[in-house]
Amino acid sequence: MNQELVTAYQPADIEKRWYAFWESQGVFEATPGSEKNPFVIVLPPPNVTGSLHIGHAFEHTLQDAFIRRARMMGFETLWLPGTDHAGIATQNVVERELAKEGLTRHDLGRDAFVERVWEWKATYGGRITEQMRRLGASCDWSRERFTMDEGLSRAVRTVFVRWFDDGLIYRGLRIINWCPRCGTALSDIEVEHEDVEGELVTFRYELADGSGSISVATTRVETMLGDTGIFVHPDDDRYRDLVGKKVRHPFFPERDMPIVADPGVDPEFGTGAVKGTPAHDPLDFEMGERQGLEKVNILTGTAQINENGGQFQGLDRYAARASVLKELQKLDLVEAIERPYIHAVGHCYRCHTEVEPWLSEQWFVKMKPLAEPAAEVVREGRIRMEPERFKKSYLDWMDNIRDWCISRQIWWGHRIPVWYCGDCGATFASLEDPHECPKCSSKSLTQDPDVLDTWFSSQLWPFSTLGWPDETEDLSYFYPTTLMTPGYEILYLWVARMIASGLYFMGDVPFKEVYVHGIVRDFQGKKMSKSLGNVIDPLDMVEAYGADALRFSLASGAVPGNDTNVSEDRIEGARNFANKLWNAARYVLLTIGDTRPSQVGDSLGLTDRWILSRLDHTVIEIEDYLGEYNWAEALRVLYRFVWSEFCDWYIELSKLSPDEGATRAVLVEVLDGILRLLHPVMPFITEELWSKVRPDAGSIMVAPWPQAVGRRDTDSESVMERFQDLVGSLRRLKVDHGIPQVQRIPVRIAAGKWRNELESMDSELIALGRLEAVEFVDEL
RNA sequence: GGGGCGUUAGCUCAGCGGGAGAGCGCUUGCUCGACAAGCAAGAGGUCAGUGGUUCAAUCCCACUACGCCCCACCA
Repeated sequence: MNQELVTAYQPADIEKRWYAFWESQGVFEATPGSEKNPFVIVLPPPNVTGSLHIGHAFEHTLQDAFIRRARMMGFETLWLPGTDHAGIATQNVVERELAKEGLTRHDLGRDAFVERVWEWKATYGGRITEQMRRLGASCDWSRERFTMDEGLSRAVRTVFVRWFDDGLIYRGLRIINWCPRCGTALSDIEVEHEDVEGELVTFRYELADGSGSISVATTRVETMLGDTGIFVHPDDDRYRDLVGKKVRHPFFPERDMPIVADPGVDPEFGTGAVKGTPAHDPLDFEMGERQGLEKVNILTGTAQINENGGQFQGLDRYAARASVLKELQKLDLVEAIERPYIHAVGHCYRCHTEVEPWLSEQWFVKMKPLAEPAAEVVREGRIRMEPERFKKSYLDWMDNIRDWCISRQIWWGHRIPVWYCGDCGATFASLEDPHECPKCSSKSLTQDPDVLDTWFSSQLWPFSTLGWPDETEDLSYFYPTTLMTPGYEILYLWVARMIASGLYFMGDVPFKEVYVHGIVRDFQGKKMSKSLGNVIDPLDMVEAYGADALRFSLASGAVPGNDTNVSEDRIEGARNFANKLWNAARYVLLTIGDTRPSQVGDSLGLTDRWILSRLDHTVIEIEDYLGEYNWAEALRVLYRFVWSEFCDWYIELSKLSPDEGATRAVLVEVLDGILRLLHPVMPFITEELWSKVRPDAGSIMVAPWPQAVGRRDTDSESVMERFQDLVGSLRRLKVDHGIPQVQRIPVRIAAGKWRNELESMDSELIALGRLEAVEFVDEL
């Protein structure tokens, strides 16, 4: 640690050294039951497949900053890290790997495939947490968790069985969102709607009795293969006489296709008559149920026309779309084609394939009874949500919630703990793998083949990671956690469900405050993506500018609820700031001799009182901004204080009296305060400098967070303001009069170098109305 | 179809009832004893438009225009 101070700050070695030191000292580790108050953040677990991208870096910087500040404020601090098994995403990754070997998961079989995923996890799963260390994340790695850990899996099962037994989990035949590429159902919020150019085809069905026809419109004309009726609105006079009649299907003349009236139809849209496809459209399903329509499924799991599609069997959905249209045209049934027709189509959030509404048997969680209390705690403020506006969208969503489809037809994940008895037909959920049917004692049991939605386990994260369902010391001390800092894109997918399940199983909220942040965009405000080539890799930035610089620039963009843009320029600016601090500290250390912080006496000069007052002011302002989670403003204040006040003025003025005790004491006192205020965001450089400023004080990580200590001094502030104003005027005058420009004019004035000249400029000073202030120069 | 956000200096963004700001970029001048990753001096804005509230509006309200986002089973 006794490395020579060099001119430019060199972060690389320092960062590595201090992180290793912190880990070795165990300063990240929390102790339950301590007398301090707990301050807890559970890390939103990144996908185990992930590598650290700039969004993670941003979120982790914020969390680390909150954690580090809390630690300095004297809280028992826990930042609990971990990763998510990310069902579909991880399975996709490993399947892609298999594909390179010319294999599919079916070639391996279920057990071998799952084994293979575990191997993958063992090899690559630690990458992202390794990268977090480079950023300086002060996580308690001794408590690191994975959503498929033994303990967390037990939590998942416990929850499933409880909800199953409480009637909150049920199985049903429903229209769900099916991803034909992933071969699995998706929940509604895993579907991303996007406008696409399609076509709106209007065609007609001839009435069976030959008395006319009825026209319908659709964007997916191939689904007419599954049509089993026509819906019209009961009050629609146009069709009143047709209700009860039948139409003839052009490809399946034997099919029974009644025209029925249902209030679900919007008479304003299209022709006001809807082709009824109960197996491939949610609304049609619902109306079909009411009207007793037959359900004809025409698609395979890979979105090809199945045996119900007659002559079209074997075509994929898009080929079938064209082919059916062509055949209808041949039959002269097509009345209009609107093309392009822009409409929203759902896409898989994992692979971006168009999702198909598909009829299948799935497991669901009944959300209404869970959502109501979860809405209540936010509505009444037991969970504070910042910025406030997210509260509204959260509540709207919760008030209109629909059931959650939790079964996935993949292999990687928590297997659904439900068994079917081959003898008595019983269906039951079980905590332990059963040996026999609890009803008839039959041994002929089959487990449900599906696994649970990955979010089913992540919703339990705030308590499953602390040991639940066991009553651990961690759980009772650290739950509820303190702060959750999600991006707004994950509010429904994750935050809402954590609140619901936390209330249900823990009887308390999972966290007390939610600070919603935006997403990171590039310097032009565009979303970062590989295809745009605008991705900034945080590790490259750490390499080039240091972790502190990256952290500072990210945190400076953290305006609550707003998206934040990063650019290399900004990071470079932050690096320059680190360097500025480094050099200022270098000057201070060279100047102060043996003087150390906390030696400020009573006999202080104007400038001493001024900078101490400004420091106090800065502390107060920062505290105010952080109270509203506003790191951006807090850091702006600090940046200004360090650069424009401490460096530009106080250090320069200190050169008048570098040998005075008061000067030395104040220099190091202010530096000490700056280091502590900056530590949450720039942990490395501050620790390094701290070790020089206070070699005997231990790590800055546990140094006390600065408090305002009543040094506000408005007199000195107003005098200095006028003085700064005066010096500015003098400098301008010198430029205007062609007098050679000088820097640090206060120093020279005091040194007498410019005194005569300045005095000869009285007339100009009078003209400027600044003359009175010259006295302050003399004072110095 | 609902809901939300934004429009401030060339660029990216803070600010938000009485002074229009920062970083980067630009111009000019500086090897002075912490720092050229620096210092100093500058140029550059009818704070999107219109109307209203107010003694006072970039800031509050309404409408308009243009962007963006979220939610949504209009076939």
